[in-house]
Amino acid sequence: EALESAMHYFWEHGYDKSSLNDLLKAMNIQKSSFYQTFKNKEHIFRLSLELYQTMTMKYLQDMRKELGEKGVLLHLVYITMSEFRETGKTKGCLLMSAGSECYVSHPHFTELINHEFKSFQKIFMEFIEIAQKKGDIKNGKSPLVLGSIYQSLINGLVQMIQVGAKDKELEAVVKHIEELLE
Amino acid sequence: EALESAMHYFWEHGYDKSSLNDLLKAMNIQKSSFYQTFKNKEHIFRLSLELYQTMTMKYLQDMRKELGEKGVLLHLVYITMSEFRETGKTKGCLLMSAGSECYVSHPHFTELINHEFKSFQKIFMEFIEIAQKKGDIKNGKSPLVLGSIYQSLINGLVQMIQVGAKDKELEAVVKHIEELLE
DNA sequence: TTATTTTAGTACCGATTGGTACAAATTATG
DNA sequence: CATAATTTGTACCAATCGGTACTAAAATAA
Repeated sequence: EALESAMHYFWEHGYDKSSLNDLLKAMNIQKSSFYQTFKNKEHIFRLSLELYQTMTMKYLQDMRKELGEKGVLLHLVYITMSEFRETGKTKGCLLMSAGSECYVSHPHFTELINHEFKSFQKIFMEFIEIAQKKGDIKNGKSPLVLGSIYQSLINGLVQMIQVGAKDKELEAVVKHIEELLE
Repeated sequence: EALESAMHYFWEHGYDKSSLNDLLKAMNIQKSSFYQTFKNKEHIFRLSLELYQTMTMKYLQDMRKELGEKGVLLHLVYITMSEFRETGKTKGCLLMSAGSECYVSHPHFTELINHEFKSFQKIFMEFIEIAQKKGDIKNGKSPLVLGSIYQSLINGLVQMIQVGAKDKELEAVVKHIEELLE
């Protein structure tokens, strides 16, 4: 699917920096087909955001079966770190970077972004609540509180990578997340 | 100073989204003067990043006299929250947003950004170390560890605001930072 | 094998990008 | 006052932006 390629391109380059021609190359289609199928750039970005959400949600549920709820939360941190160690970079979360990019210059996207953010927040809270009941997470703070702190930390971690933090500093954050979910 | 206006414009809109004409309006000068005085857009962005650092460093030292080391760290969180509550937005840290924006598409900025990031990290660590010795911070983790967690949390907080998190969720993060520095 | 729908591939559009050139008007300096 | 330095205000430049129009080719359906 061409949409999937577009999503990955947006994920790496953001909205404004993905020029139409670059997108077309990545999607491997022609301009005419693009405008006929996807209407315009704004629309395919919306579709990409939606695809990102459904894809990630499915990914989280799949991982959940393998690793359990708490395992998934830690897994997201670990894949960020291994991505960093292998490539020196992280794409982070498409939703978060889209949010940062759009909330000043493209306010018409904020509604969709807010909505999807809530979905992520919700699933994190659910995972935390279940993990607490299972006893995997002993920390007694409410799922909303724990989830907010968790999101803050993992997104902060990504941003630290992007400004050039070193392994030592990142590892401190990772350890803190592990302790938070103990 | 026109440079100061430029810095504030970059701070709000980022590098790529600050078109030259918008910049000129904000700086209230003409194109000819601009290119004569500031060479080009890339150069004035570098100057803006440097000005941001020296300005912020001075601000941190000034606040330190009023609030103490720990007080400054908390103050940064509080002004973010009050900016959010008053305007619904946060500009966050110019350095961090510049880092996120540039580390894929403008790699020639990363060196400067990395360098300035280290300065911020260093001053946070110093503040933490002193506050620990004073007894204002009881948490015995090393300044590097505490500083990294702190930065992760506060930058994550900014990003949460930008994707539409609510006061309740943000307050959870704030409280966590307060406890971290207890 | 027709007929129909997709797709490929150009060529073009107006608007905007960062950047240059240069004359006219101001300001500062001697 | 006169000269030098700076700023202003346009007019441009090539390149790129997102988007449209339209024909030729290729795949699909009947």
